[in-house]
Amino acid sequence: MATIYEVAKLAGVSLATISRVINQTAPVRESTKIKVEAAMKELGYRPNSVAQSLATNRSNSVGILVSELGGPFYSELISRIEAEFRNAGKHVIIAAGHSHEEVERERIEFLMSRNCDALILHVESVSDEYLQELAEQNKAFVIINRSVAALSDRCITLDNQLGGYLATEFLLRKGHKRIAYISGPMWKNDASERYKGHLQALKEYHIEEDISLFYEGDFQETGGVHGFAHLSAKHSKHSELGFTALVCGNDEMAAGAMAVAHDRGLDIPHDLSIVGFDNVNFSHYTYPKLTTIDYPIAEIGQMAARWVLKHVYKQDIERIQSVFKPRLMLRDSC
Amino acid sequence: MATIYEVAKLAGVSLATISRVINQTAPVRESTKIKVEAAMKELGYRPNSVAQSLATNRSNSVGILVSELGGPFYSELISRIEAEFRNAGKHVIIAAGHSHEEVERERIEFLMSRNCDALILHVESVSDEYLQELAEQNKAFVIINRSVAALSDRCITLDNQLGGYLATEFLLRKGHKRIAYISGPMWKNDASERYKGHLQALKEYHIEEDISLFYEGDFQETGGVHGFAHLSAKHSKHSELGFTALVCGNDEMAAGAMAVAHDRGLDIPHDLSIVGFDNVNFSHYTYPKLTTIDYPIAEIGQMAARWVLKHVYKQDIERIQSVFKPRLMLRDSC
DNA sequence: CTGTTAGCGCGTTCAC
DNA sequence: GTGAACGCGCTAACAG
Repeated sequence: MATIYEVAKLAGVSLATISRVINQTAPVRESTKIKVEAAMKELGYRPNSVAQSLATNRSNSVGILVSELGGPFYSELISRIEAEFRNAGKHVIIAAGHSHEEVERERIEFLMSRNCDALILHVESVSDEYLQELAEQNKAFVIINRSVAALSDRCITLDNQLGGYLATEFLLRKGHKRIAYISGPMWKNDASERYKGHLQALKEYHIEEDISLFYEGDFQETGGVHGFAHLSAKHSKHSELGFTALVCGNDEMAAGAMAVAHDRGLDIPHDLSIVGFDNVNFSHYTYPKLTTIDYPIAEIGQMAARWVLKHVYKQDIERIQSVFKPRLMLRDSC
Repeated sequence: MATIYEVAKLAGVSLATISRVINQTAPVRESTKIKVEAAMKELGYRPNSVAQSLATNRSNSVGILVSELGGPFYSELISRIEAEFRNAGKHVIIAAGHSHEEVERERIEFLMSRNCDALILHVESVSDEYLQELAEQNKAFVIINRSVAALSDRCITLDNQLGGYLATEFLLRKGHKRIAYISGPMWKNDASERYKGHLQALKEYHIEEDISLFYEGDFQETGGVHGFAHLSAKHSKHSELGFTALVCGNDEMAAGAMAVAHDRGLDIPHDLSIVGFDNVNFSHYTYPKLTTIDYPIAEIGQMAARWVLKHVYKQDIERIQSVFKPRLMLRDSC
């Protein structure tokens, strides 16, 4: 790779001038500019962004940390963030924290040591205190899908409790009395918030929480499979299910539960109504098509990107919406 | 962020010594080593990897370029590659080329300017010549899902033609005579290879190609929807379909086609058999569960990562498998 | 408008 | 074992 020196020599100017035509940081006479550009082209010169980054303490790249790189949910998030930055000329460095505290911290430090201008964080295991410390080191970052009270101005979240409420309230309104619930890992904030919404709806309809209708899954397909097996084993009397509806903490688990229900010969929605959460891309491939709570993940990602564009790159961005509202996607599984 | 100078001052040694304990590049007396480590901890010091990278011309990170960041296919690929590098202590920088030549080139240059030690490329639009030039600049990179003759030692591919053959041959063996085909964009190598396999099977069973049974889609769900609409409109006489089986270039299109077929009141597999391609994660959520060709994308990603580990980071890796064989995943849609 | 000169934070000879 | 000095490729004052 040619360096800026070689370009300077070939063009017969100093290296500062080269820098100027690259960055348009000062006026350059048209004729010398042309010479420089010719030289750059001849040598196939590209500025070394590592060196640029070291010199300017800017990298034009923002770090993104999510829990997993796979799965429909995160890939949609990442995809949208990348798109947003791409047409702002910024780049993206992606890492996965695997919902594991040490890994999350290590990843954050990696992204910081990589000189990212800002970070977009979807972290689940790291503590609120840690995030606050990070903020005090005045590192620019936004938090997605988690609200830290002291950092509320940089949190972009979904009202998960409302989502949980919406799902259950809808079923109650349809006349269901016994509603089972398969949640994600309760230590995860979104999982517990969603369940909280479920309880809120029950309470509003004067129905008591029945712990035997609750199963804590893992947000994966298998969680739905095991959850359904567990719940139905506990409740089936004379081959009848002990509940008429099932709310799942996310779509993967709903799909898993649905598959098992199919295998048991249950007719959905006749024998059992199922509601998911997230509205991931495959949720309308299921049969019957899954009724679910829409998680506007793409918009949230976009908003996070705009937060960065506004606060770090000083672009003119109107308003930053920090709390998004979920809504019910009515399909055929109810 | 503390720098190496501050650590040196606090520990009362020179900065060279700090560098030595970090990189274990030369013996350091135990006592001073302890002092240094204490100082590093006290300051919360982390080496600035940008500076390291500039000094060593190594970044310990490898660039990955895929067509899209979203969708089940690429996210699984990325996820596996990241996992493989993670436990080798390497990092990953991801970019999307959007199947667009200019973007792909720009992305490659970005990754190179980012000082990546190696590149893993899934590119569709850039020319073979361009890739060869890249190789001549002796940049380390592997190519996924595309075979460039001159670069065969660094291509890791699936035998797409075999996959296409397998799908159609299976249907022929089951007695189907009229088999429709919805392909991906034919300028994409994998799409045309798969179709080639389809033709090969037909030929083997002495059935002539019927262009009216072919539709060129876009590898997206809508391609399946439109494709099925198109094919059935052209062929339905008296509300009867002109074909008994349908092969799709990938699972997304198969799911789209299946949904339309459902809407038309067709019974799958009774009225129509469908075969997909890729075996993406949602393919067993469809109803009926989709029969498809398994694309071992995770293994391919892993192998690409190992190629890099072996050739660039000089790790002991046994054998690099360069061509993978697809196989039929028999499920319920046939 | 353009050239000179310092750094940016770190790795790496080469002496001691 | 340890320190001083130089260089990685580029930007940013400061002169001119």
